Amino acid sequence: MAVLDIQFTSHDCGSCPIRHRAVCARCDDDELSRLEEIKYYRSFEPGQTVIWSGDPMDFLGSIVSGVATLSQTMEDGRTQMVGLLLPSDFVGRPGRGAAAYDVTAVTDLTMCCFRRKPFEQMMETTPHIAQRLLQMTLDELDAAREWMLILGRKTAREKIASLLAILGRRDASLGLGGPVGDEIAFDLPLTREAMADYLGLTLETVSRQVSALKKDGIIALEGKRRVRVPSYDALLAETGDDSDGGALI
Amino acid sequence: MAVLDIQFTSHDCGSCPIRHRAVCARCDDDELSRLEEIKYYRSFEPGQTVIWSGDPMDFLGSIVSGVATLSQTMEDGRTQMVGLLLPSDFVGRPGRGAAAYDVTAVTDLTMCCFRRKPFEQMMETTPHIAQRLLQMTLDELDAAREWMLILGRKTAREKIASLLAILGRRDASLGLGGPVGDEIAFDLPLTREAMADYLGLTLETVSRQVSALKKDGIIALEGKRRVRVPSYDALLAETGDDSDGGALI
DNA sequence: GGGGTGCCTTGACCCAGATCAACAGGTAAA
DNA sequence: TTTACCTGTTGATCTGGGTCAAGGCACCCC
Repeated sequence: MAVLDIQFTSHDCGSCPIRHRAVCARCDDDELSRLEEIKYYRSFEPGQTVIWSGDPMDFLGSIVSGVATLSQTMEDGRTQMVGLLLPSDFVGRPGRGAAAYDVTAVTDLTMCCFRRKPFEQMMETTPHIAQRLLQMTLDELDAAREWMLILGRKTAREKIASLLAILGRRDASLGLGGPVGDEIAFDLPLTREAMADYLGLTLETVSRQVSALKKDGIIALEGKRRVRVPSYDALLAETGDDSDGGALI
Repeated sequence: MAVLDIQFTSHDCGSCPIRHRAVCARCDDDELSRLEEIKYYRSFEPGQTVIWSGDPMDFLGSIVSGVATLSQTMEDGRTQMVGLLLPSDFVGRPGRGAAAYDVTAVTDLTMCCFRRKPFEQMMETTPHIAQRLLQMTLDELDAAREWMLILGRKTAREKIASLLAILGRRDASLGLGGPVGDEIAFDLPLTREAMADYLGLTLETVSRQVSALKKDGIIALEGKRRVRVPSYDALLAETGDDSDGGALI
């Protein structure tokens, strides 16, 4: 169903799962209560489009739960993912009234949306929000630059290993499927096609390289979507990056 | 000569060529004078390294004139450019004491550097600086995402056309070699190798595709480095992007 | 003048990954 | 139960761009 599920239930920021990681992380109680007045929640189903590139966008928001993608499509249909949005990530650009990219829900998705105009006004007067947004934007820029190296210079096998390492690192940092030794396990939120769009490959190449990593014992699949990595270090060695990719957490 | 040319001459912000585009764009006279106290200029020659990735970095700064690159290198020598820094662009990340990328002068380069600690303190208390830096970072993130599409999904010919279109758009917006009809001309600041590092290609492929665009009349070379584009629209048509890449200026 | 050296071009060949195609499992509707 | 659809796998073949190699031009220094 393409029904917009706008929930006007009053959610309390105090018990929000992304309270301390999202744009509002630095806000005090007073600032939070002002945010509560301009926010609302929306939910999306897997595959549903949140917004199309070019559409007017009257809100900005945070991912509360689930995974979404930011992507660009050329006229002939070639598409490239340019952002992978996880809980606490921010969507939209202050001062811009139209979406610059397609935003699509990959899993069940809940967003906390702020009405654009009042949010922008609040940003002018609330340094805590602008400061946090600057930090988050700098982090995204770093991630984009790591991604550019992947896209421009890595082989297909290295690309897959890099993506798995990124996803594994994230889940490990959230304490899910926590490391036993340096073994980790996590669910792949992406289809083969989405992985291909992320990495600048075709879905066939993704499938082949995943199979190859499995055959070589770097990963094990439990079902199509559950990945077990017996040795995170062995996976890192396949990414082509400097050894010492940093500690797992 | 690898001599660090640190000039303690007092340069006046009022007559600075990037005064209204750099991090300091929104600063008032009082804020500018405080910046003047913590700033100094440095010059670099073409090819000279400004800083290596991982090195401690005790300043942040703006490009005043010239061109520099931000790049990442893998252990086996593959390198990917992840930033092309032009006048008014910002170098360094507040709160980070070490460089994350190699920064290299491509042409003669002048930077306006701020001592890190006092600059970071000033950022806390001066919203004008943080606001401007947020804007600039969001612009860079947009550029990085356009670049990701280029790296991930475009053919070699489209990559070259895209790079030339970006460089041409910039020079046109600065009023250099301004458009006659939709003809533009500009100097290539990059070597073939740097273009290859930008685009995720080899320098041979860059050379071949430049030659092909020349043969097809999309561009004309006057010397190795001067490019004349008889029709900017025809060039845009080669980039693979949606027609209507926007007006020239 | 001769010989570096840096930057660029061009040719010949090769291979990683794209393309085209067939098929397998899962699940959901008819 | 059958049909359809979606996601993923695997095979066969093709090709864009990489790799290796030779040479050209401009400039500088001896």
